[in-house]
Amino acid sequence: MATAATPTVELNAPAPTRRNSIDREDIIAAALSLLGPHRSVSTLSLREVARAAGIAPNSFYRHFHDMDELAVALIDRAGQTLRELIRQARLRATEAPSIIRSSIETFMELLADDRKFLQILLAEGTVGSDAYKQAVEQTLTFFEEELQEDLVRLSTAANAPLHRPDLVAKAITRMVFAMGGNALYKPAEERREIAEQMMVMVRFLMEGSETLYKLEGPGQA
Amino acid sequence: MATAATPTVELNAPAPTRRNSIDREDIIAAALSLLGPHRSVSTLSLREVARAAGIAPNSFYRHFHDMDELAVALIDRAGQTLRELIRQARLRATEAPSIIRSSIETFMELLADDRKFLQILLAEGTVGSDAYKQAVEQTLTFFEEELQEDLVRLSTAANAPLHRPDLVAKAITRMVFAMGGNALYKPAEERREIAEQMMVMVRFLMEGSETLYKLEGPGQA
DNA sequence: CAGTTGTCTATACATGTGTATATTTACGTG
DNA sequence: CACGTAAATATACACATGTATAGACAACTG
Repeated sequence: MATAATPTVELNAPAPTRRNSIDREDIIAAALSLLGPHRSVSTLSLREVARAAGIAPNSFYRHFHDMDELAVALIDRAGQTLRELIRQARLRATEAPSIIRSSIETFMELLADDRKFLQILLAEGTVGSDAYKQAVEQTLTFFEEELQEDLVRLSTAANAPLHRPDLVAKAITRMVFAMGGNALYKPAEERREIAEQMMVMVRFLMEGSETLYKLEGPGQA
Repeated sequence: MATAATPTVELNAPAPTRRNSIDREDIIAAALSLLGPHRSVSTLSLREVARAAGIAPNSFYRHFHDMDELAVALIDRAGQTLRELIRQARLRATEAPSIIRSSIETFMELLADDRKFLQILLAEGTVGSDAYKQAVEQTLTFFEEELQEDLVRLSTAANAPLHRPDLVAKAITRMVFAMGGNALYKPAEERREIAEQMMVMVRFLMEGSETLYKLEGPGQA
C-alpha cells in the first residue's frame, strides 16, 4: 500500500532534522481503515484516527491542522482515484464495442476496489464543513467536464450530436454517483444488477439528448 | 408547530397514569431544529437532542429506545412529507400545461419549506445503521413506484409509451434527489437554475425511453 | 383518603473527546 | 563528540457523552 519512501531530500521541504516516522499518507490510510457502511468521515474523532495510525493524539496536529483538513485531503485522494477511473475508461473505450458498457463496468470495478474512497465522494458530500463540501463539488465538476468532453467528441464522431451535452454529463454523473453510493456495500450480484440498470439509464439520457437535438438543436450552454 | 394534544385517551396506549409532558413529536421537532448544512443526524447526541427538547437526558429513553430509533422516526416523517408532495404534484398535474415543470416546481417548493426533512432523506441515506438505511431505501422505493404509476398512466394516455418505465422512474428519482440534496442550502436563484436543469434532464430520460420503446418495445420488468 | 403506577428529574460514574503544556527522543550540524 | 532543534510523546485538564440508580411528582385506582 504505502509507496516506498524516497531517501533523497525533498526540495520544497525545509529539511527537517528528524525523519517523520509517519506522514500524511499514513494518517489518511488510518482514517480510511475506520470508514465503512456504518461509519462516515464526520463521525471520526481525532483521537480515534491517531490511535489507528499508531501515534499520539497530539502528533496529529503536525500533519493536519484539523480533522476538517483531513477530510479535504481524503477528498483529494478520492479525486485522484477518479482521474485514474477516467484514464482507464478512455483506454477501454477505444477497444470496446460499447463505450457505455465498458465505462460503467470500469466504474463498478473501481467501486469494489476503492470503496472507502468513493464512499467519501459519493455518500458524504452534502453535509459537512464548507471547505469539505466545496472540495467534493469541485471533484464532481471536474468529472463532469471530462465526461462532457468525451461525450461531445464521441457523439460528433458518430454523427449523433447532443442537445445540452453539459447537462447530459451532469445528469449521468449525478445519477451514476447516486446509484453507486447506494451500491457501495451491497453484494456483488446486486451490484451487477445495478450496473445493468445504470446502462439503460445512461442510454435514456443519450438517446433523449439526441432526439432533442433533432427537435431543438444544440441548445444554449 | 405542535399539533393540539387530544385530551381523549388513546385507545392503543396502556392508559398511562400520568400525561406525558412531552411526546415523540416534540423530540423529533427538537432534533430537526439542530439539523442544518453542517449538521447531520448521525452527529447528533442524545443529550443534545434532550437539551433542545427541554427534558432530562434520561427522559429521552421513555420515547425512543435509541438515537437510531429517532433517526428512523425522522425518516418516517420525511416519508409523510413526500406523500404530501406526490399528492400536490398530482393535483397540479391535471391543470398545468407541462407536467414535468409543475412537478419539479412543486418539489423545489417543498425543498425550501421542509429543508430539514428532505436533508435526512436526500443527503444522509447512504451511511448509518442498517435500520436507518433500510427506512430510507423503503421511502425512496415507495416514491419510485408512485412515480412509475403516474408515468405509465400519462404516457399511455399521450400515446407515447415508455421503455422500462420502472427504470425511468428510478432514474428520475435518484437524479432529482441527488440534485435536490445539493441544492438544499443554496440561495434561491441558484435553486431555480438547478430546477431548470432538472427539467431538461427529466426530458432526456422521457424522450430517451420513448425512443427506445420504438426501437426495442417495452422491455422486461 | 392512602396506594400504586408510570413519568420525569437529579445525581453520579466511567469513558471519550480536543487540546495545552512539558518532556523525551533522534537526527543533522557545528 | 556535544549541541541545537524539530518531531513525537506523556501527562493533564476541562468538558461532553451514554447510561445506571434512586428519588420526586402527578394521576388514576381501590
